[in-house]
Amino acid sequence: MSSVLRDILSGPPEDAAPRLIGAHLVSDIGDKQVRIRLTEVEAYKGSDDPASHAYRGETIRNSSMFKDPGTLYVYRSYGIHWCANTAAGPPGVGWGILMRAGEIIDGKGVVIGRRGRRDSLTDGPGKLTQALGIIGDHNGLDLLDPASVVRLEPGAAPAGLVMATPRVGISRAKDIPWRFVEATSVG
DNA sequence: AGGATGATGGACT
DNA sequence: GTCCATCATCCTA
Repeated sequence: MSSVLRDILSGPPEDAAPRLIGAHLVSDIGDKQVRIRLTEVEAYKGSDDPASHAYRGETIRNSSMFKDPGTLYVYRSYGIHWCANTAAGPPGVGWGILMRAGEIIDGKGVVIGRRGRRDSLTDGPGKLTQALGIIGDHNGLDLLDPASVVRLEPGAAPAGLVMATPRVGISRAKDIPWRFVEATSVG
């Protein structure tokens, strides 16, 4: 049995990332379900990528990225937010995909409660994890396990094209176009 | 609409 | 001590 997502995530992150657009990131946390359709992701390629947390090799912090594809890597960003990646590629390489933004398919009321506002709910990596209730405790779980409290599921393919642009918020390898965004509307 | 800034913790030099 | 794969808020226009 091999899932579509497992096949996608088995490859290099710059190939897998655009194919993750449209997939669903689902959480069952605190007795509530939230389902978000991914619209923005970024690829990070381990030791080949100066912008990657895994650039200098495996550490306690980034070890989830070195595990099987589909392993959830959660890290604290700027001391305040949590950000979520999925490991990609074969174990040991430290490749990953940062899940940055999406649209709420189900559980919007839950998200409004968690975010404490009604707008700008899931348009950034820190916001996305807060919307889903993902925290550091969830680091290392298997996103491809249907029984996992946080998981990836296949979703509708992108309506439009997927655009590749430079990644956001990094200071090195700024020129590599490994940010992938669904081109939703014209313009 | 867009630029500046403070919050805040862990990894790294 | 410095650097962040960020966000919300507070300015100026």
